[in-house]
This record gives sequence, structure tokens and C-alpha cells, in this order.
Amino acid sequence: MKLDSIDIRILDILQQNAELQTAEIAQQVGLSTTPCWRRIQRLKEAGVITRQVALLDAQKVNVGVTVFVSVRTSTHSQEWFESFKATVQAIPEVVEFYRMSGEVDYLLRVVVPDIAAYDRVYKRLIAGTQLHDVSSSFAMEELKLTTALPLGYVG
Amino acid sequence: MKLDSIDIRILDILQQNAELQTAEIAQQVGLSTTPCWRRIQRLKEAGVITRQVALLDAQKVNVGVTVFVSVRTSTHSQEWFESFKATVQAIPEVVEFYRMSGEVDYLLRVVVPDIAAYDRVYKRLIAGTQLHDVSSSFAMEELKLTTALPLGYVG
DNA sequence: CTTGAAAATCTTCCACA
DNA sequence: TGTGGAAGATTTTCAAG
Repeated sequence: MKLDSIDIRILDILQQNAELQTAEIAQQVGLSTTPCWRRIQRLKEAGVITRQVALLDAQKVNVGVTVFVSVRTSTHSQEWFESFKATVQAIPEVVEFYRMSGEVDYLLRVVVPDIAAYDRVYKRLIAGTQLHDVSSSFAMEELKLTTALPLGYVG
Repeated sequence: MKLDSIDIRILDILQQNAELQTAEIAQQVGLSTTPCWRRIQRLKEAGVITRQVALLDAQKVNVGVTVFVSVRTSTHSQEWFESFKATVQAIPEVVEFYRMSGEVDYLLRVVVPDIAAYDRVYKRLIAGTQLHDVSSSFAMEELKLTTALPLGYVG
């Protein structure tokens, strides 16, 4: 799908705040509401906008601690991978999970209330699947965390 | 702020999909629309719900490549930190940025279209600030990535 | 908390330039 | 593409049980 500069501005706005009404967005991009509404519709249908969600304050829901977990494994069978993947995906404290290139095989971001809770997640991780090496790093300070993707590479 | 089990179910729903109308959410949690609407309002005012955003398809906006960047530094002055922080926060390709405990001082998640684009971000990172050691790992596969926080620790 | 309903606001779509 | 407006939904507020 082709996106012009107005589409990009609309996406930029919606990535910051999806509660704005169509008329207000239209005004900000210099359109009247109908064509703006049509563009947003098109962006959703094309799957550029995948969904709209509420973001919560991590402190206020008591998961203020972020831990990055690096996993190295020796087993590389498909069967093992499927089982490990399913285990990890089912843990709600794991909010990100990647297969990596380089030294580390997998990288996870885990959010928990405290170290004790992390330890329980850790035990759940290593239970069941053979992991060669698991190393945890704690985030001391969150300097930036955004869901807004950069839009400079579109088109 | 105290959250009961109905609030938690409402948050769970809104974390998945913030487009649902109040009446539908009310039905799902077994309430009529008025009290459900009031709860959502309260959750926003209390700052539990911080905002509502549109999520985009990373492939479709041409930033399908995720890179994790580990930064080690020798300079630890406040002045240096402020300057580094400002530099990094201003780079839109950096979507996450943490100060870490342990071996690595900072960890960044960067999204770009390809390796060449990453190299430009990399150069921008090391320009200006003295970095002792910068190591990049590429994500080969995104196994899980969610904005939904676990709600098992509330209350 | 529930129901029911009124008022204000938005979204959605139509006809037309 | 764009504009303006009509029709239909929704949100938001209120009174009363």
C-alpha cells in the first residue's frame, strides 16, 4: 500500500493518541473529516494500523521492575524449540521474546513487581526445558519506552 | 488506588482492544454500561490507564529489523549522562532505552528497515559521546511482543 | 449497583463539486 | 480528491429504585 505524507502524519498522531476524534485529526492534517476518516479506514483495512490498545502505568499495576533475560542453549532441535516457545509465550510476565543472532540465542524482557517474583518466573523458565545458560540483567532506570515506530522509512 | 477484580478484567480487555464500546465491555464483565463507564473514567483519572494508542505493523512501515544495542561506558559523570540521554532519546529509531545493572551500562532496542539504516543510527549514537564499547545483536525472529502488562500482581 | 432515557457528540455515509 | 450535511450510533449525564 502506498502512503503519502498526509497518511504518515495521521499515523504519527494516532501512534501518540488514538482517542482524538476524526474531526480533530482532520484539522491537524488540513483535511475535512470525511477524507480523513476514509484514510484512517484504509489504513486499518490495509493492516498498517493493526489495533488500538490502552497503555497502563507499570508502577500502578505493580510491575515496575524490568528484567532482560539472555538464554543460550545447546539443544537446537525443532521439537525443543517449539516446546520452549510455547512455554515462554504462555508466561504473561514475558512481554518481549526474540530469537537472536550472535552469542545469545534468545532474549526476553520480563516485567515483575520485585526480585522475588522474578525468581519465580526464572524457575518457571528453566523448568521443563534444558537451558545451557541463562543470564539476567535488571533495568535500573527506564529512559525511553515507546510504542511509536519511526515513520521516516515509509514510502 | 484500589482495584477490584472487575477493574482488572476491564483493564485486561482494554489492553487487548481499546476500540470496544462501553456497552460491550460492560456486558463482558457483567455490569451495565453506566457503572462500567464510571470505572473506566476512574482508571483514567487515577493514571492507571495512561493513554490509548494505535499500534502499527512494523513491516508495513518498513522497520522490520530489530536490533539490541549494549553500551558500556567509562565516563560516568552526570554531565556526560545527561548529554548521552538527550542524544539517544531524540533518535526515533530507538524505541526502548534502559540504564542497566551489571556488565552492560545501557541497553537499547532499535528498529530500522535494514542493516544499512542501522549503521547510520549506530554512527549517530557514537558521534558526540564517548562510548567504551558498543555491541549490537540482531533479532532473527520476533516470538512475542505485547503491550499488555500482566495483571496478576495488582491488589 | 441497576434501569431507562434525554442530551450532546461522533461516526459514518451519501450526494455532489 | 475534496465539501457539507443528514442519519444513525455512542457517549455521557441524570433521576429514581
